[in-house]
Amino acid sequence: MNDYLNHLNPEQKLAVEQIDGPMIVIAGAGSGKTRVLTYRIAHLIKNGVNPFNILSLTFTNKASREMRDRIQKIIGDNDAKNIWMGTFHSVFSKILRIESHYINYPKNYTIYDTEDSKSLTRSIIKELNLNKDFYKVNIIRSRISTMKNNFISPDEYVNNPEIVLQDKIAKRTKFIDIYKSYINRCIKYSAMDFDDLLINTYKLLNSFPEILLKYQRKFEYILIDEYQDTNHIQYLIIKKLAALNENICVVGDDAQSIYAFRGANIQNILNFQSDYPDFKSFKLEQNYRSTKSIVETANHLISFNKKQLQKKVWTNNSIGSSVVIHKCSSDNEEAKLVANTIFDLKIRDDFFNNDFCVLYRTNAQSRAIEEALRKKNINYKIYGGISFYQRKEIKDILAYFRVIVNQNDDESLKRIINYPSRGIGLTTLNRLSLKAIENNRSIWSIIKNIENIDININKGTKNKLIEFYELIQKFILMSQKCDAYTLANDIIHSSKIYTELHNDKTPEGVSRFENIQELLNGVKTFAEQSEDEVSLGNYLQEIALITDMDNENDNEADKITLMTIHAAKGLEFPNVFVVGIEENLFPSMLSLESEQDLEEERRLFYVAITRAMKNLFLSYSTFRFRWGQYIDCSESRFLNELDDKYVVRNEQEVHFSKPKFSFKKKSFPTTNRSLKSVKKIENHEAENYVGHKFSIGDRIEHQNFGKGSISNIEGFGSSTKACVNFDNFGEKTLLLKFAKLKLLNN
DNA sequence: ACCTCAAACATTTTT
DNA sequence: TGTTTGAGGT
Repeated sequence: MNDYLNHLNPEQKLAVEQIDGPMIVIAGAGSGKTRVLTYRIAHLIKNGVNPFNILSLTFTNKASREMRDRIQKIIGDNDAKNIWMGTFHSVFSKILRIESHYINYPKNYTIYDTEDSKSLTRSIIKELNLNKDFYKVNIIRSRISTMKNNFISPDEYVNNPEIVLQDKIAKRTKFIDIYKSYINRCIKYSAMDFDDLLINTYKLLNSFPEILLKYQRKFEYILIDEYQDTNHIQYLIIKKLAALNENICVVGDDAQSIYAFRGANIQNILNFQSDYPDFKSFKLEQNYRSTKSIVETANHLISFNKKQLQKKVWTNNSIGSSVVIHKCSSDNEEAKLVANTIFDLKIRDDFFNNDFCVLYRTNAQSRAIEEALRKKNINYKIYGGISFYQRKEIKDILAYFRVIVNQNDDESLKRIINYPSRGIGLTTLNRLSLKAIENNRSIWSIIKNIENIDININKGTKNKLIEFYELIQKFILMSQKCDAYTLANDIIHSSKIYTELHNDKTPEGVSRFENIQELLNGVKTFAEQSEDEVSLGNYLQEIALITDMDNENDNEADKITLMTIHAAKGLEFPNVFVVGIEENLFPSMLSLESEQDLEEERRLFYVAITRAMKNLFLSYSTFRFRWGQYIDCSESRFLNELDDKYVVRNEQEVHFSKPKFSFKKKSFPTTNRSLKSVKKIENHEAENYVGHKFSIGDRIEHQNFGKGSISNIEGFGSSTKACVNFDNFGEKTLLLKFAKLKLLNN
């Protein structure tokens, strides 16, 4: 009756059969980690645990869905749908919907993504009339996020001299005002950003013991995947939830921790051991995924990291082909090489496009690869960058949805009040905003009473506002009677968005129109799939936390996958290309300052390598187009950390192309443009960098690090670096071409 | 109020 | 390089 356990090896079986108590599974890459989680949940259910009492947290919603399907197959009935499964954010947002009144939020609160949160920050900076040079939106936003994640409230901020000083040095003394305003605005708009979803869940469980007990009783069994990538707040929440039953199972691999920049903390693994002294520990060390060459290459690389848990990943698989390192002359050549290799391998070994994946460090690198693949007529899909729901035209429609569901959301209202344009301009909007702030009310409520409010807006504009009010009001009334699809359809038509986009026959316009159609289809599918009455609000909740990875539309099509290494976590492909393995790109220039960051980059490379099952191709180029300039690059230090025994190098800067395909090359003329630009840049460099004005001992000033003195200068041309001893930030090595150092006299 | 064009800006990774 | 913001004209 337990014959499903025969699908597991002895290591895996041990972990699956452990039912009660705290346990940690350290699982090497490709060792069947997901398999263990899936079978363990099935095993729990088979042993009488009610699916309602299981909480399973994964890294993507897609992973959840796949796991649920597999559990369903193993246990053979429909119970699996009752398991609480999803990402931290989606599960917590569900809890917050249910308990929203405890934390003074309405049930239909809006979720702000990073873009929304940025634009809120931007408008606050503008309102406070602050200098954009010192108050950069991205920096301020990420600082707000850091504060929140460390539980530093505005009050605590003021009482923390060290943090206050940091902002003083960076000339951001008004940061506290932005921070306060940001928090107040979110509350006023009934909106939560990604951080709030975690923080408010923690506050909820921390302040209301009866709620905590409710969920402790509900979640008798808790399982967490990718535990190495949980952050501190997530850890605290889980600790609370698990405190009653202590049936907690975490699975992870410290060697694959790649989200420290987002607050992920390997310390969580160590904490686990002290929080639950009687924990059981399991190790999965046999790799089933990759050839011996790939496994050993990865092992050799990761041994250069000092900080790691003891683990020896091994495999019974055959040695396979050697890992190939290619040197290329430019990013475009590199891309062509990838496309040609794919073309060749497909013919020689009968691979499908689905069997290939191209990985890179930054999203911007995808362009060259895309171009080369298009020229070869190879289909590809690309993950990351702007996802479907981030597109402008989609966000515009979603802003309508949001306002209809939650009229407090001023940010969304601002977005649609003049889209499509209805003669309500910036001046009017500014006056409305001001009035709203004065009276501490939402813009919507000002518009609602526009006729009775003393405001400097002329009669004609007032009428336009009334028209707008009536339009939205109509939608609000409809939303109480209609399903989401009917309503969405009506919104797009009666707001005139449909006509406007339909009349736009430019290629971009057509694509926008198609995207709107796709959105409508999405709403329809959602409405049909769901069992209970589907409101627009439900739909918004659902999509707020969806990412590119979660879309399964493309699953049928045979396409090559392009994505960042971060996005490739948990995936595997027969053939993997990792491109752009160069100093300052991978490892990233920003990670060179500390050993910790560098080790994270190395783990990232480890993740990239271990995605491959059969063939692994690594490449770098000596010239690359970056920031609108050609930059010369050198081979990444990581390539020297690979084991020569399993690696072959192709040092010649030749194009990968067999004689039988050489006629194809005519379709890739080397662009003259690129050569011209190179010459131009060289002259440019000669002016700017060879004869730079700095010498050892000079006092300088840096935008972020303040004042300091130069202790050393090395390199030449565009790679000239200066070692600077900063008065407040210690020693740093900076590239002169990027760091805009100001020479201080005397 | 709206449109158009040029200048400025930005490049790490993401739920 | 590609996108976004702001100034200036209509």
